[in-house]
Amino acid sequence: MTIGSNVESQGKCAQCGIRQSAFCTSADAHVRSEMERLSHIRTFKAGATILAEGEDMPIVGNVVSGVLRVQKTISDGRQQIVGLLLPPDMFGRVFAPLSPFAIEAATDVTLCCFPRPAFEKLLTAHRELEHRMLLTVLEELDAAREWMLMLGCQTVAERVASFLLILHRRFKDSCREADIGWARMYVEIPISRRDMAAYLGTTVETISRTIQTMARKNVIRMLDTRHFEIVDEKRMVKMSGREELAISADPLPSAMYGAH
Amino acid sequence: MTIGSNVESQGKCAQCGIRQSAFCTSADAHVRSEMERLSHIRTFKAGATILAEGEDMPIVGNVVSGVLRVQKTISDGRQQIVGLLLPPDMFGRVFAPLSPFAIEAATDVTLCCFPRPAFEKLLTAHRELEHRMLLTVLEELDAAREWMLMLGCQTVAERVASFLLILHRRFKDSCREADIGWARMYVEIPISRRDMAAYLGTTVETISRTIQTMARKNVIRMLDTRHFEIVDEKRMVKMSGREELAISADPLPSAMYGAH
DNA sequence: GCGCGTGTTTGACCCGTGTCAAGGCGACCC
DNA sequence: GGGTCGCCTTGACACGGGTCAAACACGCGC
Repeated sequence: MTIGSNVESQGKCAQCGIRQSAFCTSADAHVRSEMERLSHIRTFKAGATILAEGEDMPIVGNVVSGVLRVQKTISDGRQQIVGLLLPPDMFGRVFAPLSPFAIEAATDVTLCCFPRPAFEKLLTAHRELEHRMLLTVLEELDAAREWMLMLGCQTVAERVASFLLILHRRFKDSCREADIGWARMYVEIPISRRDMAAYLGTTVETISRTIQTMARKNVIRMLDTRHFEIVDEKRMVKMSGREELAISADPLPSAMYGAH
Repeated sequence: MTIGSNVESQGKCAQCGIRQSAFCTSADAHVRSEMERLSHIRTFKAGATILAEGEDMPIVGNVVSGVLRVQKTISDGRQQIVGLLLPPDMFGRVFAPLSPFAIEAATDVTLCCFPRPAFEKLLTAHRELEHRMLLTVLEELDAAREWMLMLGCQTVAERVASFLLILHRRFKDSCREADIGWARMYVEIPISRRDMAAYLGTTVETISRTIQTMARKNVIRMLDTRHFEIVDEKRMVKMSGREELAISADPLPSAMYGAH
């Protein structure tokens, strides 16, 4: 711990936008200052590869801003995004020598990085961190399985509707009270059509057609290619085929955030 | 610990078929005897519901024999299997009040069950158990993501071929040395066509057609509806679109067992 | 033996979505 | 300004695989 530094008021963590919600929050002050010492902030341009598929994996960490995609490409070039990481999600894979999936920047990103071996030592040294990690991974597992359900037995239209509702929910939750009025019906898609297609297991053309059809039916209104207003929530939920995604419903099981 | 009992030689664990490979193996003798005290063996007929979707989840445990399916059904009846559990996999979800997925017996099964709260106390009391659990869940996450890749961007024929290769691999690994010769090309499908369809995100009709076509092309030979011989491994691997599934390849990353 | 139920296979048809090709729109550079 | 490059949209067409219907195979009870 750096003498004279105060994590709460001075260190790089002090200005961190995700400090209220990130993984590190669960640690006590002493551990947090150790984490601060280990961490370094890095930025990547959209499209940059943070960790390549099947390669050594020197770092893990948190998304501070922007979006990462977790993906795999098969030999003939087809690729599937198996997870989107938004702030304050964690990226990387602890306790494995190689990353089975590539991690790339879907937008410009800011990451809070830890050397993986040091981070693993930290988990080992502090039970409560490892426990929190277990809970996190369990939620990611639930989320991945929810996504399997969508990929395996829902139509593209249902997947798009679900995706928009989940994004909306996640955006709304991150808003301050004052913004709720506006946020109530607003959705921002933080990624390209290409990434949407790779995430939803379809093609850009089909994504585009599906969205345009939803707009023509006045279920959504397009502000631009990445910004929408949900005009008819009821029909939107019906289209998704998942009543539990209703905007006014009870808090979603964390798995349904789906973006992990 | 029961006085006079010896876990190694007398207790119910002594005859357990999965004791060399199950989760509990990682514990030391003292913890194992505590686990033995907490556990109870239960059997269920094929089709029985072990844990219903969205309901309270009183137990967790290991599959001793048979196959469990982890699944979710959406309102209109479509359902997706998001995981198959074979011995010695664990079932149930720790540290969550409700199960987001149903767990049902795909065949007659024998389970080694623990009351969930007691099992969680055990994890909390014994670091090495919780650590092992974290590793297990991380592998399941990798497996779920591998499956997302298959569901999202491979054809049904590719999925069927991958599934058979993975089953074969898993079966072969569980064989004793002496059986290897025969096991080299043998596959048993432990579940019905209906479950295969729900797992691979398709229909029984398409599953059936795909398998018959593979047999007609002499890639596999059908002994009966659930037993096959892989005749042309090369083409089988090519059909799967995943070179890493080759039978003679290096050990699969655990994620590829896919059945967790 | 027979009838019945369940699981699997096969055929015919057609719809959703992938493929291929072209065009629009905005951003950036020379 | 014009040209080029990504990204998104739109259209025409083809095909994989879903749906519906029927036949078959096997096990079980009577």
